[in-house]
Amino acid sequence: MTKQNNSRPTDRELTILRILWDNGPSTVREVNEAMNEDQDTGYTTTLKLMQIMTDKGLLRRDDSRFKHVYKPALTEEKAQKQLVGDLLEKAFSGSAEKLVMRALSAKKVSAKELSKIRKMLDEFKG
Amino acid sequence: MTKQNNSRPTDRELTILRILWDNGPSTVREVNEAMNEDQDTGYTTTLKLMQIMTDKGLLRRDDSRFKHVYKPALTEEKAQKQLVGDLLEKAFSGSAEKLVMRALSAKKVSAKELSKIRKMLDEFKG
DNA sequence: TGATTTATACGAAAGATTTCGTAGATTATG
DNA sequence: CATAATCTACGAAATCTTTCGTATAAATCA
Repeated sequence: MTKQNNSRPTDRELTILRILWDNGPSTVREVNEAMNEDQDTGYTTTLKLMQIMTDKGLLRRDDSRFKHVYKPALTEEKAQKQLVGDLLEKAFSGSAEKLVMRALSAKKVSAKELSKIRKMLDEFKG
Repeated sequence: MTKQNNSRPTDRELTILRILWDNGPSTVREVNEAMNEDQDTGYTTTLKLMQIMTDKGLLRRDDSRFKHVYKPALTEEKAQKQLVGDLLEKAFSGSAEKLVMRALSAKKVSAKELSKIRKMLDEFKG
């Protein structure tokens, strides 16, 4: 059964989504190998996670072949928007301004990136 | 014993930190009442959470009186920076630009706020 | 084909988070 | 002072997340 789940993806789930967004539809083995570049993870651990994510509705699975192929059920954009929105409420009391400020100080941002952000702001008039 | 903890505050922990940042040092009862405005929570649940947070080093406790008074062990700024940095890595592969973009689209941002953000960007030259 | 390798399914342990009940101490009240 | 109200301490249940071992099915290879 496919359960509905409104809560934020967990860290491990996000790792898997990240891999699938970056690499496109993948098998468990492919995802597992990508996972292992960061953190050793047993094959069946990855498998189980992906099965649970499918059950939660976070992934879609093509099981028409022996090696099932998984892909994200939501776009990167939608997930990011949800995650940022969530953080905005829970940690910033809704102040986007403060969040942007912290984002810029959390990481060294290049001048090039800064100007891109400025350009983006200009397009945000509407 | 006071354990060291490097991981992100959980959602409930963040709720409590938020209350303490907003209201200043508070007793368990005060925090619990503030929590109940959002979500019903038993008094001892809040107490336990705050005891655990103290143990983790997230809160400081003044127990010189019968009613202990708690306050955050970290500043709002530091916690926000950590949370945003974490999200930046895990969900945005380090792209602050994208994060800012999503933040702006996750929430309706007023023109006034947009100009504040612009001003902030200008001060970020150095 | 028979052995080996590679899949999936699934139960369950291990860990972490969240919740709550109960016991016992301290304070407030009649 | 005695009773009631309020507080902290603490164990443990409930739930969620993460990990892994084992069983079994399908594919590959010698």
